[in-house]
Amino acid sequence: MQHIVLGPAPAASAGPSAGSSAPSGPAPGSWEAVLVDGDRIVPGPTAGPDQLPGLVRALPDRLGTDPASIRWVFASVATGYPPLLRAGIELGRCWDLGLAQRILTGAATLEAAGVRYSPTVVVPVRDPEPYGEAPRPGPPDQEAFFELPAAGAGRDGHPGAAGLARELVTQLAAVTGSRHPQRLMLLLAAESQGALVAAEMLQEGLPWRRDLHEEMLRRRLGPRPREGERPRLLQELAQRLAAGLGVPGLNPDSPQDLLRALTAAGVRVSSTRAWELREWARGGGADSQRRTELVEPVLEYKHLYRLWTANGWHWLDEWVRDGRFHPAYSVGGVVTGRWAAHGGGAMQVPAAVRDAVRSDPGWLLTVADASQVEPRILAAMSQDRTLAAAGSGHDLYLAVAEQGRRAGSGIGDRTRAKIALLGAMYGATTGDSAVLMPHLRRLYPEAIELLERAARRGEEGGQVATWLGRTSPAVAPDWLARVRDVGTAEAESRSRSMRAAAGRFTRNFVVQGTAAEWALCWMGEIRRRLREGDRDHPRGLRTRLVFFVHDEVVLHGPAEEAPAVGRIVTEAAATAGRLLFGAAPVEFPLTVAAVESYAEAD
DNA sequence: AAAGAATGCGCC
DNA sequence: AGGGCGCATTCTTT
Repeated sequence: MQHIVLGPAPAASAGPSAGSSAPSGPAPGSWEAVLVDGDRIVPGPTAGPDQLPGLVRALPDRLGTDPASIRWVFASVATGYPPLLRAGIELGRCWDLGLAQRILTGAATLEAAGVRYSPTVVVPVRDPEPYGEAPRPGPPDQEAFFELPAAGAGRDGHPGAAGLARELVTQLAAVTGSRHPQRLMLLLAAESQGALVAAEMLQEGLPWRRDLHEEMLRRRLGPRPREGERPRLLQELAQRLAAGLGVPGLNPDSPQDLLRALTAAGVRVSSTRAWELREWARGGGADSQRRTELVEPVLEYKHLYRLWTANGWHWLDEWVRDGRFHPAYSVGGVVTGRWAAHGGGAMQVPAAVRDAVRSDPGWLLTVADASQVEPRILAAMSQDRTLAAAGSGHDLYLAVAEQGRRAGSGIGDRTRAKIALLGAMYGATTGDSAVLMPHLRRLYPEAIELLERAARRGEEGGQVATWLGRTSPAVAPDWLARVRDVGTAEAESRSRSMRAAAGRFTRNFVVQGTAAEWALCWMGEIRRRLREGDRDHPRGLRTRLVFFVHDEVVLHGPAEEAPAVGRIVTEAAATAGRLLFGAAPVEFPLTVAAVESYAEAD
């Protein structure tokens, strides 16, 4: 494996009199490629601020290296890769020093991880620039990171590519010396590949038909209103609502006003939340009919209001460019390792607008959804054979219900099985799922023990780690002191609730975080296989990943590739399972659909 | 007037 | 009734 670090070239001259002497060496904002082979760090060629694509194109030949054996190293892939993509260059493998540093720094705080790491250079994680933003030329990271004083600054006070290369060596050594080097290596590699995927998705975009979206808005809300006015159908609904509740001029957008009006009309709720209104209507016994009629328009209003404000005309204006929605993903942006997305609410695209997502003519969307990832992850992590057996088929919850019936427990049907398992993973303490916990514990002792051990750690103020080694954050410095303060009844109850919340968090962290790792590996494998191709596509496929939501991917490509894509995503899911858990008997089945409209999937 | 908190809903 | 988010709007504080 050949590592090539792409970073800022050291400035030609430094010091307070910079510019007064004749320049020698690369211009400010230039790139340098530094080669890392084991511990050897070899300075390489440089290129001007806008010349990175040329440099990357020329390097493999110049070094006599097979491009496939190169791992390209960036301070931040999110900011370094887009210029290459715009120039039509796709990289095979990479390493993101900032993302790796964040994980290693966290891991080093957890004794059990055995990670000895102190960074030589501070490399902050950078979020991607929103799509279409005019990029600044040159290495975007030049001023963003700085060498730690102990390591001795470079000539211009910044470490440059050579400093980044030393940091890479430090990171790799930290992995090698850790307790689970293979897992940690897999995590950092997968996180970095994730950054490649995210940058490519940002560039590519999800195909979005503005005309269909607008048609749907018109159908449900009426024509686009003037600025500051409600759409017609929403306005009519608001008036009907006001009349029904007997409060002329009621503004249903104001939770306070709405709650007052509801209360006056005899709706006994403590907030205007939709689930509470539904519950109130359902709890009416013989009166449920009347209650439903009272509450229904409110729920309808809320739904349409949400559609209007979150995914209406403004959203289209803001986020859909040239027939594409370009979500800017933040890799590992959630503490658990899940991706976040900034702009346009990419992770919350509601079902109501998905019909606007259409493949280009002659192309298809492949939508692949992994079924019940988290309980399967739990089965694999805990090596709970019974739960793994439940996961051998497509519908884990149904199998759990069958196992529950055979054992004579209270988990007799699919709905209750699902509630019970989700409740166990989230740490529910009341309601249906809490009642079912003892049954679950009897059925799956290893799985439940893993969750409760994680919860106990959190309750003590400790940290936990995912399967591959991402660590939960340490508690706030004053956390323990506050938890120990039980002087008054109020303080004691606060203490108890803080401990419980910390426990719920760590309990969920191990499962949600490991599921995120599985998803990273899944996408990395999909990408690798798309590039590698198959018998029918020996030079790779044109299909690309265009969208991702935690356990679901969308790909877009020529219709004739769709069968191959279906095989690729399915095989990649199995491979991801093996990468994480070896031969553990846990399967990761998918629902795969090749469709013209995103709404046709599921 | 601006900033921040709270409310509520969308997704997994 | 319980984990993780982003975002728009309303409400409160500065």
